[in-house]
Amino acid sequence: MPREVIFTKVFLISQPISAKRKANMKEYNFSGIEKKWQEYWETNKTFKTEDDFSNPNKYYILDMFPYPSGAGLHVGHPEGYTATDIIARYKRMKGFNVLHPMGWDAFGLPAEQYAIQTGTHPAVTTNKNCDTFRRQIKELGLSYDWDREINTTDPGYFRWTQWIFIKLYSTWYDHKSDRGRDISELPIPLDVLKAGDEARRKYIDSKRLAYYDDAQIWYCPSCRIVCANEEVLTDGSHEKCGNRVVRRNLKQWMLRIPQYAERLLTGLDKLDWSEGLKEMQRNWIGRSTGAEVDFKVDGHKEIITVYTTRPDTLFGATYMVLSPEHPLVGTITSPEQAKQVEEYISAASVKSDLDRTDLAKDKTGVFTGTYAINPVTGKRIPVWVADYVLMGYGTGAIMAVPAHDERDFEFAQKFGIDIVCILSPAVADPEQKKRIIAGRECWSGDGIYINSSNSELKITLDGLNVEEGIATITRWIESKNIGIHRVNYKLRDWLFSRQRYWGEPFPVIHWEDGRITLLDEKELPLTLPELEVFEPGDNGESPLSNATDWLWVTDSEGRRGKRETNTMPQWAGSCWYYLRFIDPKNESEIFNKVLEKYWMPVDLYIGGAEHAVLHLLYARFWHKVLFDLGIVSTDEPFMKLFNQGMILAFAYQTETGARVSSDQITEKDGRFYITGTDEEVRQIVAKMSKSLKNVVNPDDVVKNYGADTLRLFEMFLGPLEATKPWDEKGIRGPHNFLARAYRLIANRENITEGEEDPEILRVLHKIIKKVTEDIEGLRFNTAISAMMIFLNTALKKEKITLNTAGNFIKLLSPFAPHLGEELWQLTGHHDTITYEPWPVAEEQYLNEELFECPVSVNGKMRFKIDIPVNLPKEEVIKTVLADERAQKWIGTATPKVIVVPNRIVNIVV
RNA sequence: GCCCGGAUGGUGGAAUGGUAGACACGAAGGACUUAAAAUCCUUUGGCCAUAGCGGCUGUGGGGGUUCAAGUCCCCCUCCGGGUACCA
Repeated sequence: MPREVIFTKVFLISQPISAKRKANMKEYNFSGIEKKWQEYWETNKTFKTEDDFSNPNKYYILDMFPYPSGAGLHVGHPEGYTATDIIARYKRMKGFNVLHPMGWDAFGLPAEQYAIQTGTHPAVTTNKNCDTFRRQIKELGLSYDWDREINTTDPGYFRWTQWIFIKLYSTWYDHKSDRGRDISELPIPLDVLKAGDEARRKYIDSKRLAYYDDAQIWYCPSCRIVCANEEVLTDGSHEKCGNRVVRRNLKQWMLRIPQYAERLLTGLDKLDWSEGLKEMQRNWIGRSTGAEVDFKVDGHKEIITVYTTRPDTLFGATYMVLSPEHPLVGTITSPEQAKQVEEYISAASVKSDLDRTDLAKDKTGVFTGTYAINPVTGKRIPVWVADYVLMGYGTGAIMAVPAHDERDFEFAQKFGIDIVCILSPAVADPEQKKRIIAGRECWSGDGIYINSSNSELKITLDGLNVEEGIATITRWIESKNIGIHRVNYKLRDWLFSRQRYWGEPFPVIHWEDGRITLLDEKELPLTLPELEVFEPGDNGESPLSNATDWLWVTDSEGRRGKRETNTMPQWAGSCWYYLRFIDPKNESEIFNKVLEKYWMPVDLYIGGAEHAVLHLLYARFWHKVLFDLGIVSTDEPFMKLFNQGMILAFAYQTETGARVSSDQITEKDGRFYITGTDEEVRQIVAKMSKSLKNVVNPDDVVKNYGADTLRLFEMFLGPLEATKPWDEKGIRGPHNFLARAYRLIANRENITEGEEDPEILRVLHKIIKKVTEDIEGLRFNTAISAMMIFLNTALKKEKITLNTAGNFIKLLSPFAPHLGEELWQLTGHHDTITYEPWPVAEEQYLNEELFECPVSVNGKMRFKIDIPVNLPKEEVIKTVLADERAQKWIGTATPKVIVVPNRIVNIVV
């Protein structure tokens, strides 16, 4: 069919023209266009991903799936989603087989709290919210394959979450081969075997990656739920609700993530993540090297083992500290001091409930009345109990070296304990040096040891520096059998249960004889029972304890058992969802192995920085376990990860601090007032939140400007990684750009046949190159500005060829897909633009003959001169110096001329 | 305190050590219009000069390296994120 005919046809079915518009001028009717193409995509399943192994170029691009809150999407969501969508569409046009799925992280507290208040089942709320989210996301024109949608609350999904839990339970970490292995392969030491079945079971349980045990945990009385350490903020409040948490001892499920600490740490090296993000994970894992050293206790047979990163300062250890929870405290405390110590311990346990940070500033402690022996000096040193030493790290006991540790220094000063300097500091200031050596100032840096030898024990560090000192003393300690080189991690066991209804039930039965069994894989999923009341029990018991029919089980021998009433934390479902997208409907296995091998790893993962540590660390941990068990084929799940910046919004506060929503604000001369009053309010930029009344809903933006504009605007706002304020003032820019693009291309009199204008060709190929590179580098803001430059040029010329238009439409379509499709159709195509080949920049159009060369004198740009590209340096110098404008600055001097080819010329006078 | 980012016009931002302010918003002026909206054109870092050409200054502050610094180095201030007695 000749092109002319198609053209006419297409133009006939176009939108009606507003009477007010110029007679035949077609204008940008975004809402009609967007509705039309969303329907087209849905009907034609345009973005359905085939598991097409014949295409070896696969691209798995993933968003952090959202928790579908009742508030719906806010404008922060589309930022990351648009970014991934642009890449997904771009990669499709580049011929990649693209996997780009979406789903719902739908277990969580808000739906359950709503259930407590209203009696509405959380599943009902959740489904409703998912529907809203799905509608909103579809209205943004995001190219997800909706056939792969998953929901963590779906039994068809969480049966596999439970399945992974069973795997964790039946895995131990073999440090010899540095991998997780099936528990059946765990070697049992002879003495354990001899001690009988009970001991054997205990031993095995002590090695499982998932275990059930008494744990000192944080409990939030307001939510009636336990919290993982990382869910408690530094001011002692619960991250979710802001209320204060308290310490409790409760039996809980824990995961031994520290077993994987080393691999989680070294695995970071090969990932294409930002250094900052990797650093955060490294800090969280918190690896340190040092030594464990044994101290004899005077008059007792017990030994106190301490962990120190500075064994080299052993000569300066003048006291010791046990944490209040240390098991030896009771044993070694002298009768005279017993009462005081007891009081201190009980005070310390309450103190942690009050305020950890404020009170932490002032060090407290109490003497046990007992002395330990410093193994190198032989001196008796007092043993104290103080809460600045934590039971959860190292051995819960330290040797204190006040001269060379700030905390110990502070403590020793307060309680009048000896401060012995054993290191002549590497400082220039002689006064400071004097103070340090006299023990009046603390020094934790490098230096040369003094007072650090004991000839009887054949040990001396004197004259060495810190690095040598640590190596020497560690060797000595090991040779004397009083200590050992040791690596420690801050990373703790992961508290993995919550006293909640709306989470994955544990496939666990607690039998009346105290034993624990897990369900068989075949019995999964273990679904939640129907409940009338969702209130948790008073003692922090899960609402599931009320579901008596569900709760009690009896085995074939008549033994009674009770199901686990805790549920898994929200992290569980999000720890592995990226794997289920690969094969979301598989009922017989977690996913097909061949498919997993094809699609994994995730090539690009984009999400908010708030998940920099927890989600990403937890998911990597599970993934490594699954890898060790041969379930997945890669050691790391996410090859490249990118954190989008947060979108902030203006918020308004009255003098008294009350929040006023932005629709009640009037701006006058740069000041802000509550509309209709004189009351001035303060404008602040803050994270969008309900309490600040500054949440912007994308629905309004879509209605007023269209989804394509919203997409473009969010990408044009600034670099993806930057934190940026949402200010709708700027939205006209991208909107006008799209309207102008439409006006140029949709009005056929602007589209010509034949030769293209050379300037347009030059700009076109320049931006093909620029847009391509910028998409690859996630620099969408500059890609958009390049397209704007092209359009400005084209509009000046008023005409472009069909071929040029086609190339431009292709470049535009990942950013503004609805308009892309519409223009593609209007220029005579029948099929979706989704799989059209991406344009290629042709070198011949990129090279220009003349270069407008800036000439600077003494580093200051003075004038520009046209110089042929690649002109030899001598010629350039000659040309430039011949220019009278150069002469003006040079005068009679003989200038030095620096030529940077095709860049700049600098004349130095 | 420590670790990691960041600071560029009225605003969002751009700039492989090589023309600072691309692109856009906003503002001002003009065209079209009975008028407004929309659209189009012009100007737009500051200061000085101006018929026109032009000059000085300028990327949080202070030093330095370089022919040349927003960019590299040192010191400081402020803002954001992470972390918090981890021995």
